[in-house]
Amino acid sequence: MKRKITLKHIARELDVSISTVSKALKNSEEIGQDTKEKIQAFARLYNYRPNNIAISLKNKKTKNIGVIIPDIVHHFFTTVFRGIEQYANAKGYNVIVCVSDESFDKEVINMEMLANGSIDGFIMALAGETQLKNDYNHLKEVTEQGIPLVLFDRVTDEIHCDKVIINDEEAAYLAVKKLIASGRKKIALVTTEGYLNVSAKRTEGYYRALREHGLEVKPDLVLELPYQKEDDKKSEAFFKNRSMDAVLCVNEIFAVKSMGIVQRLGKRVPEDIAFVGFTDGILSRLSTPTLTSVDQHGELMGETAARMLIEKIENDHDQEEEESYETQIIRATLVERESTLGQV
Amino acid sequence: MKRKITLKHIARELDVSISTVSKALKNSEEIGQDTKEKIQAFARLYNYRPNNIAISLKNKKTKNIGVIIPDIVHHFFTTVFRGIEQYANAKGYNVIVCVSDESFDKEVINMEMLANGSIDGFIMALAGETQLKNDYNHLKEVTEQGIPLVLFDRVTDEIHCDKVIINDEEAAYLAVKKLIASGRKKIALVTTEGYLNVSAKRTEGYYRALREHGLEVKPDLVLELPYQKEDDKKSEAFFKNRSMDAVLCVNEIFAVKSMGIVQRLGKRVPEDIAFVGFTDGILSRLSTPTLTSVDQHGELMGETAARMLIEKIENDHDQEEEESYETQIIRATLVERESTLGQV
DNA sequence: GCCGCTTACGAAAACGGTTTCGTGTTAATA
DNA sequence: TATTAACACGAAACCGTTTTCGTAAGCGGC
Repeated sequence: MKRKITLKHIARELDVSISTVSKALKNSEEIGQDTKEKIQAFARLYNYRPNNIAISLKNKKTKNIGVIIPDIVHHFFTTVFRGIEQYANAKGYNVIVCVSDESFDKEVINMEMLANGSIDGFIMALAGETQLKNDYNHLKEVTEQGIPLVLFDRVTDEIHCDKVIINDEEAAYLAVKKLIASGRKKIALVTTEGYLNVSAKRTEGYYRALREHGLEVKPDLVLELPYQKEDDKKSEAFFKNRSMDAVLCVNEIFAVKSMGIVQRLGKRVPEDIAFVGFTDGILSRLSTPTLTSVDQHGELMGETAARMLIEKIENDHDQEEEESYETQIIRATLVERESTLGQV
Repeated sequence: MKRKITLKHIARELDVSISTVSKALKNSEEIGQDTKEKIQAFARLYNYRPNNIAISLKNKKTKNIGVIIPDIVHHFFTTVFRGIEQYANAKGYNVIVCVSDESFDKEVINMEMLANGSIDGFIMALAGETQLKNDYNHLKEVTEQGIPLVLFDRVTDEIHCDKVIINDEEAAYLAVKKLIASGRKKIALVTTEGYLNVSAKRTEGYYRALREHGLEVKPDLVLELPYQKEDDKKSEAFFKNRSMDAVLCVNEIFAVKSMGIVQRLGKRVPEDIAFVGFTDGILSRLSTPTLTSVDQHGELMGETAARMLIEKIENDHDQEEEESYETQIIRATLVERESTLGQV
């Protein structure tokens, strides 16, 4: 087992000082040509690589960014992560991921762990529990220490920092508008229970579209489901006892499940009921019928977040209280497929 | 902006030495009770946290583990990652993820970046290109440096290290056996093109099951698809021109797509054709009909890999050439759903 | 032979901790 | 009162780099 070689080893072996080795390997003008060649050859021979940790300590830069997301087994977050990872990697950064699992405590613990020097900045989407508690002290502490932070998707107004979001309200509005334009009149909504503000935004868009087109807003056409638990009986009862000709769902899982349920109830999609989901993932592409879905452009979101973060990190030298934060809005787009085909 | 406080600051402020502060914060017996209390109070007041980087440098332990996977937007890898992350986090480790994107070069670059002190050990699944090239020098270098490595799922015999795999051959064998037992006789296989050895193993199991049950092995009932690109025409031609009563697919995407195709061709699933997939993910649960699938227990795999790695990391002190490596086999299980319902 | 300049390198501090060892002070003991 | 052990703390090395600054050697010019 050949252990990692250090500057000190090289220095001792070639009978020069550590500083000389360091400079020689950086091809410094200070060092004589022959000495440089000797040292470089030796370093190459023994495959010398500088120790990242030591460099981090010296520079006070880790070239790591911390990503904290509520869930990784979830298509949207996964694509965002991919965007982050790609951009970060291209810029020479590594990514440390922590999963909060929607838990406030885990979010706090993970942030504290990473904030003590492990990373140069954070990218995160808030845990559901955090949004529910409305407690953002852990974020405040981090930003007060001068650690750059970018929030995406699940954001809050309480914290001043860069943000990347999609136009949730408008996207839902446009989706419903499209349904109305194709002749649908009784449009239902399947959303999550309360606390997630992205769902709330989408719900607002749904209401606005109905109002602006003179359609009655019927609360009993709105189904609220628990966020990640299944509640098939509730859904079945909902679809069995109501009449509707279209459904907007705040994610693709709800949409595909709902389609399955109404199909089993003997209704045809899209002929009897049209469906639109959010999160244009693999489910949307492979369901039968294929699902019309709002593409949130997760990868672009991730890339944007990473770009904003790295920008902040690398400009930190002359920041000194300028404090200007930006909110980037990614425009969602509707991907039309079979589930909304045809005019009624 | 309040900067992070260090031992030096505390020492200067309280007019004691750095060593005293360090010891006091560890509640060392060496330090007098009142001094300790004073220092601890001060540290608490200013929210002192030791700098992870400095500690890493001193201990030569980073408490980070590096995970390199071919793809993150892929249900199986995502669940494995989740298992890793959970276990690692519980043990106080953070996880740095790099995505190789099936590229040999990216895999090499990522490993080299992380191997220079950033992590205490690796968990990885080989990139497709790496398996194709059959070049594992980057892995050899890492293990020769004494960095613990655990391979999962996509492994190689060329490297001696801990491994976690599933019984791919047997799982496919059992799945096909079950199809045969339910009366299916003309069983097709949808697999990936050549180089992925997990697909190869599954293919072997498929063949063995046919042979052992006296069924003819027909090469033209085997469809090879490119790994991640779509080739719908090829699939359609395959299913249109052949007669079969069951299909084994090496992943759930192939399975759900294939089901869609045969359904559009007017065949019923499972009445006319039964389907079994690999990777029991969200697609299997939500497709119509729901898909019988081989659950690879990704989370358990991840947890197992993380356990093995951390064990090696933390026992490194007395290792000195004992070099015993283990291969854990996770037993896959068949989750039966609608797509294989009924006896023919 | 002296001055000053360039060249080529080394010493040392610094990053932020941990840890070993040494030492001054006090109190107990002979 | 002299000896010694316990106590409480500080100095310094160390982890592996980078970087500033100092300086010895060599050389040209006078």
